[in-house]
Amino acid sequence: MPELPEVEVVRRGLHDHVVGRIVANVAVQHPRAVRRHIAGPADLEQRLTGATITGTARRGKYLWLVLDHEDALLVHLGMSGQMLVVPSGLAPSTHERVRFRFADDGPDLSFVDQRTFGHLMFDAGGAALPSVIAHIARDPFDAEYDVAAVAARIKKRRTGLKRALLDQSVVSGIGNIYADEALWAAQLHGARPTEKLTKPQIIRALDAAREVMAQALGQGGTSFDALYVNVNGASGYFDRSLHAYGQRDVPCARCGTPIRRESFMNRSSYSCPKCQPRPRNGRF
DNA sequence: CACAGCACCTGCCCGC
DNA sequence: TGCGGGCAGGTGCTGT
Repeated sequence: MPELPEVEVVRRGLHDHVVGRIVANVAVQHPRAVRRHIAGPADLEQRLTGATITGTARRGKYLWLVLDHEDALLVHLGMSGQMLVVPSGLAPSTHERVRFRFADDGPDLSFVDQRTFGHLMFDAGGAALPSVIAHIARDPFDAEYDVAAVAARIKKRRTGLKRALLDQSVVSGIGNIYADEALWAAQLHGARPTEKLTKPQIIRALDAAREVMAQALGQGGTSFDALYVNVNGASGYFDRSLHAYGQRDVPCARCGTPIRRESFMNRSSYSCPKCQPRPRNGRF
């Protein structure tokens, strides 16, 4: 589910609910949830136990909890991951993968993930960017994000525009939904070859991506429940504000032409046939 | 090296 | 009611 706005809502919730607390116990319920932690579940549990959570950070769709002793817990929610703040000792839900208990006996933290594409791993980098995500590019909300530089890089590539927007090593945080929304706003088809686009066109798409994610973040933030840290912030945005994604046959908000659905990489792309004409030699 | 395709999972919904 | 196929918002690995 989660793209940058949803992950940022989760980060903010975690910041409010777990920073300053001491981890008393970690229980990995499903080893796949920590598969990227090579030393194994027991090692992860042991390294986190006794640590104080001192802060939170995020890049793109990755977030991490900063720990004392210059360590960090890296989190990726995958397609279905949630970080829930639940009453202490609550029985695990069906898809709970990891449970954290704290020394203050306050609410637990539960990592729930139906499809198990998400994962947690320990990192020794502290507040600095974890080394395993060194390849993840800055996202549009990063203070050092340089839209002109990203556009220049995209123009040098030989691929389709949507592929480039989804490539987390070029610009991070954009997923299938916000890519489609950005392309709709920029009135560009995702199969447009990157090298044939002008730099202003690419910047238009990148700026649209940032704008649509900023709007989603605003709405996701307002639907945040004080008790639960969740990724449902997206649902409000889903229903009200999507112009393209999932809108097959719905009249385009700009011109009234029914939105079309195309298949791409075994997933769906939605666009307006009139506002976003498909290029002759497109690269989907 | 850059790029495209596929694997990795579970559950739901649809048509037959 | 059961079964098969399609679909779901992500990433990393592998082959070309």
